[in-house]
Amino acid sequence: MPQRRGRPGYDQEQVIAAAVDLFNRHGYDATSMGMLAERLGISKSAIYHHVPGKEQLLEHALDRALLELEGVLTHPAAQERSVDQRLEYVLRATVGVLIDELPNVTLLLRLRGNTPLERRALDRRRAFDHEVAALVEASAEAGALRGDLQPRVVTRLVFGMINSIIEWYRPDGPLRREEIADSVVAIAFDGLRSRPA
Amino acid sequence: MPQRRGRPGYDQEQVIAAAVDLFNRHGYDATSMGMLAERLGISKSAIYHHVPGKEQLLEHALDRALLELEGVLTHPAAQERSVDQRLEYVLRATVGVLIDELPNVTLLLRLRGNTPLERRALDRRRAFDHEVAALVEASAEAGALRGDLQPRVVTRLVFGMINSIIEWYRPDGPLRREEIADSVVAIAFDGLRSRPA
DNA sequence: GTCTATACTAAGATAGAC
DNA sequence: GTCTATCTTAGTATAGAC
Repeated sequence: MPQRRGRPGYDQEQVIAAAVDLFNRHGYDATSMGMLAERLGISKSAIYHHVPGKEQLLEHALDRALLELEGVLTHPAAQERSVDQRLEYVLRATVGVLIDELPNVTLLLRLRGNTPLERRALDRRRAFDHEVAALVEASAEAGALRGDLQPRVVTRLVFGMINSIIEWYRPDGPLRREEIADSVVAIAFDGLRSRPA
Repeated sequence: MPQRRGRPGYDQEQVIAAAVDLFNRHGYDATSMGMLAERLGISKSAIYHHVPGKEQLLEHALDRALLELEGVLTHPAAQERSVDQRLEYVLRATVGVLIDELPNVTLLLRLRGNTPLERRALDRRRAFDHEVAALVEASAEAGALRGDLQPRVVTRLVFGMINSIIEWYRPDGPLRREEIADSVVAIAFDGLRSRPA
């Protein structure tokens, strides 16, 4: 990586990274190519040298996020062990993906489905959700989960808890991946109440 | 309410309700006054007879949502009882507000802070969050919560779980307010694990 | 209470020079 | 790889008639 002088000379990855950051700060629709140009210190039209258009910036980030999430379910550990161990693995691994791919996953979780591209991404996300719900259902049937809660509601609340991480996790903050995953698993399986050993 | 004939003849409340619905479907920025006009079956300019502009449509909804949330903390039940009863009350009441004010709260929880109006609303929301975090902290100090979790992380995860309700609750669905509040309280305090009585 | 017509602004994107 | 200049479209909002 030789030191550059003069003009910035961005490559595609840098342009995309800056765009994703702005999309997350202001929302996709509220982010203009002018804002991105200003952030990079180049003109609007220079951006079109690197990417075909605004939508491809979004597409790249969503595809990355979805590939990582889908990888959680295809990972060997999500298939081999007992059903409740699988569930714990999927919870922990999903937390890991959220944290490692924070900007990309954040974009995914905020989609509204306004365009065909967004709707395709939401379809893939729904497929992930359905597989997870099936896993919770299997755990319930195997007797690993208490019987007074509906598996579908449980799935939504627990993954709502996990997904909320994107709202407050900061990579430069004091919390590490494992601490957060431990807290999620602790609350999800055993709750907050202090109880005698 | 006499039957109207001919032109729709909307009042301000109806215009705002339609706008909030569209804002939630497509996002505030992605919703144009043209879309709102089309939805109402009137022209764009007719909307300006009812409201000063697009931003006031948002303002009305945010103010309503914040007043209801703030009401949870000023309600007598949130102040009188023991500290862990207060916490359970606040969880249940917050679920209630989310469900009763679903469209308005949804808008609030999706804000990005792009304008002074949005930033003022986010400030009020943060004040609510801080009061809740203090309540969780007080519960922990009183020994009501297990000691191996950080109160701040607990607060964020539990309210992340509650806030996720806006992503999937449908008023015409099979679940009632109390069922959801029960599930939230059950998971938050006791977790999913099946355990011998 | 709603209309048509229009002013004004900003957006995404392209052409061609350097 | 970036620039200036420009095109096209779409947005919020206003003026004034009905």
